[in-house]
Amino acid sequence: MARLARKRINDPEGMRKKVLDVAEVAFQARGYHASSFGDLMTAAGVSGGALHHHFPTKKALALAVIDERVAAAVEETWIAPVLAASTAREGVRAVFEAVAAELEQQGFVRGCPLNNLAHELSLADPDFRVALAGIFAGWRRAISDKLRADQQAGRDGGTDPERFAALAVAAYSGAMSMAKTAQDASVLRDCLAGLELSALSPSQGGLAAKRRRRVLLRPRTL
Amino acid sequence: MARLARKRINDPEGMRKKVLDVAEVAFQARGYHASSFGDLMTAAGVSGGALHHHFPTKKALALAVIDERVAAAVEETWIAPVLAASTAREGVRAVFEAVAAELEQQGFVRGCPLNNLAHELSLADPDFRVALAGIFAGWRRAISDKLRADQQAGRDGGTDPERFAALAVAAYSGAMSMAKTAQDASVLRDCLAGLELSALSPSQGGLAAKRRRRVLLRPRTL
DNA sequence: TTATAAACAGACCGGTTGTCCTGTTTTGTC
DNA sequence: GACAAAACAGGACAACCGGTCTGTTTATAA
Repeated sequence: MARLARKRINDPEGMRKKVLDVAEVAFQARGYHASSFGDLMTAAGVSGGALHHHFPTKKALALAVIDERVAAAVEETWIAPVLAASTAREGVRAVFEAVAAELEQQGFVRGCPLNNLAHELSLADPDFRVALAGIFAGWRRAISDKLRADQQAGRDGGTDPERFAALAVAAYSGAMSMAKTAQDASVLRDCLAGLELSALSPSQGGLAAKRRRRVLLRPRTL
Repeated sequence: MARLARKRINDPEGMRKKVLDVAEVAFQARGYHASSFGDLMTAAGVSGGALHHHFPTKKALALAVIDERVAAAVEETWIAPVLAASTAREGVRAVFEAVAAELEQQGFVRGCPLNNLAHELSLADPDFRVALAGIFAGWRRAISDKLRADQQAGRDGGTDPERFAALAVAAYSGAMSMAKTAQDASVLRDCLAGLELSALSPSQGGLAAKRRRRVLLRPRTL
């Protein structure tokens, strides 16, 4: 009976972040078309008016997710680790290993955020397409630049940097597609092993011998 | 004035095929969720009753497309050519080349049918997932079996067949993802070149020297 | 022919979607 | 405090979705 009416506090940045958080996971788990505004509203605990105030259309929300979250995810899980590694090849290897280990631990493969949205949206709208293509391009360029620097420092053979970068990104994307479909991350390690054969440098690849059939558990609902 | 009322002829197989034709291209171009029953009805010139008679639910239609069309597409464009090639490596190379050439000629990249549907549907429904995973598995096995046969005939070095198959499929899938997003098929050739470096066999790879930046034109509407 | 089922046509419905709109509250500025 | 703009709430709405329903036409078989 007593008027418990909480005082409302305007927190535009926090609310915007909350919406982006929810949209990011929803778009990755269920996809763009399968995630409704209503779903996002209830999941984020946000009213329709607030949502519409920050993101007037669903497309604007998706573009924000792509520009601010997907790009950041690629930067965090790929570009930064590769740049921090001793060589480009070692960086690629480390990321493959890290992602495979993480997927096996969490027991569920949600797929690559960039790849997931790229498939659903790149043909649907030119704005989506160019935004996603830019992330792909930056990803590849980070790897090729690093490899070129390695070569100038005499740390790598004569591999074509652009080709190696393209293959690394493609192999990762494709492996994640298969891992998501099979719900089995082992294909990531298979691809990494195949990728390391193309390394003409001597040692560095002693590990990764036996490994087979590690099927993931605990799919549980999305 | 004259009753032009055409005699109706029942052609269940033809009508079913017509619906599958339309659904196949619609699901690949716009995706599953973005393709409505109404779209398919008008595109195929089929009444709602007829559509529902052959495919009681949208899920049933999608499963039919996957089982009958997507699997056939993988068989036709990948498995058969690889089996017909002299070696597994040569078959993989030939398919990459053929697809790249075809995409460049038609000037538009629609993506891999299997990969497109796999991303949108494999997390949405277990039935979809297992159907798609089975196609991926058959694809990979065809390549690995062929490579194993090559090795027993002394036509290839000691590459692990499963790893090579996984890498080939992953590289192709990922390259098609990037090609679709960038609307540029040249990444397919980059990946192929990177893939051929892992061939320890002597000659066979003299070509594929220069090649750069062949951006596709004529995107036109879907 | 007659019966029987399959093949097809088209209207219909409840639920959902994305968006908009009108109000109310908070915040910043003078 | 006065006032304007931003931040938020919540309902309304038309369009559309997938599915169902009833009815008619065609093929099949006895």
